[in-house]
Amino acid sequence: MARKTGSQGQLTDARIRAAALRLFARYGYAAVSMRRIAREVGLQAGALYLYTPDKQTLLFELMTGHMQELLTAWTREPDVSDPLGRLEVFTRFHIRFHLTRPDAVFVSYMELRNLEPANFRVVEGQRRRYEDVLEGILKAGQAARVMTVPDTKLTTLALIAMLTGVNTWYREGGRLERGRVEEIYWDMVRNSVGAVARSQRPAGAVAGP
Amino acid sequence: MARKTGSQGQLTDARIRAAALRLFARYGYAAVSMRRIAREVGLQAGALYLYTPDKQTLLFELMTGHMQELLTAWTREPDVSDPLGRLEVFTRFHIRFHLTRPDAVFVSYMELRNLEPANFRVVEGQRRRYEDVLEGILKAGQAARVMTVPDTKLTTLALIAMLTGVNTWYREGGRLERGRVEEIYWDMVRNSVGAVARSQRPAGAVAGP
DNA sequence: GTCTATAGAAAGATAGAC
DNA sequence: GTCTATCTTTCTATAGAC
Repeated sequence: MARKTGSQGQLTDARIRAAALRLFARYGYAAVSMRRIAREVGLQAGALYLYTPDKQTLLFELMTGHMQELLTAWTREPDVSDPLGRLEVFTRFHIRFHLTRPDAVFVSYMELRNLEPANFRVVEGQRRRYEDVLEGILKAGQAARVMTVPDTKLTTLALIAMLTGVNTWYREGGRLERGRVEEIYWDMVRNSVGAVARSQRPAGAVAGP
Repeated sequence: MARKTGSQGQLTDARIRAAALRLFARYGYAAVSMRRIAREVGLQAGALYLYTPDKQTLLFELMTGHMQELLTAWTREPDVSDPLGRLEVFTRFHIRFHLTRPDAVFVSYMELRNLEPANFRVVEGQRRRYEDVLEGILKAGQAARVMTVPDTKLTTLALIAMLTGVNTWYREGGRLERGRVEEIYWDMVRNSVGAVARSQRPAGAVAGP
């Protein structure tokens, strides 16, 4: 919530939020002082309070902003009708989105416990809405008999945990390029829901002569 | 590291560690003060320093102790030779172990960034050893042609992320009992590595007449 | 819009009485 | 083995100069 409208102010606001996000991700909300954020931006601690009423609000707005971006970005993805295609779009979208903002992802998950109750409920609601997207896809796939999902809620949470885990190890310029990572994860997701690719014979199946 | 050998002291030591673990899990290491831990146990803050040289060491010992328990517990699991059977043992073991100590799991993952560099390296090494267990199974399965794993390292991390995610939602006495949870996760793991159960026809496969 | 200065609270850790 | 008391540092947040 930028409070100042001067061109300087808007820039400073953005720099404060960027610094806070980076520091919260690296050291944790509770371990980062307002002084440290200010120093990072080249300000005195007092000046921060022109841009946020307090530290808690700063955290809350970073988290809710990230979650809102996630939900909005998903609405802009291509609208594929068949469930398996939609699951692939979701899988690739999730990986792509999360890999491009690791700090926001990290903070939005790790700092949930540092939100005051009212703020927590808001972010929890956004998270739930996102989970519902995937669960909807799984339910549709199950109904259309192109997926085998014994428990859609459990599978939803398991898949999101698996996909988000990419952030713990992927580094730009590492061993695997992003497209290849998407590919491998998509293979695993597809297999997980019991939809085997045409090109891939299950290794455990009895092979014909 | 209990410093006192009196019967009172050993009990107090255990109670301090239990309280610290619980509070660190709930509120985060940086957000929990030594005074709060002491109050939880019914002591004054100063008395804690009879049991730990400082707050950082307390955290480190909780984490490294948990990781050591994990590694030791694995060595006591039945030694199955075929890779698919071993993967099932690992999957069920991982879920069972993690569900019975959610606080230690949470702290050992979330507080990595609050470890001093030297301590971090120790815990990171333990974590790596555990990952190597699973990767070894996947490599063996790949070699024996009973699994299809395009990248064993990536799959290792993806599966561990998926399985550990059970702690974010599972609650004792909830909708699903633990055995059923193990079952569903094992289905997903088996499918993920391209080993389809005999009883389960892949939904995407072309069905015969 | 940013600064200096500071109020007021709380932190980690230690000293010494009991 | 635990307590009280305290040192020293650091924190969030505010007041008021410029």
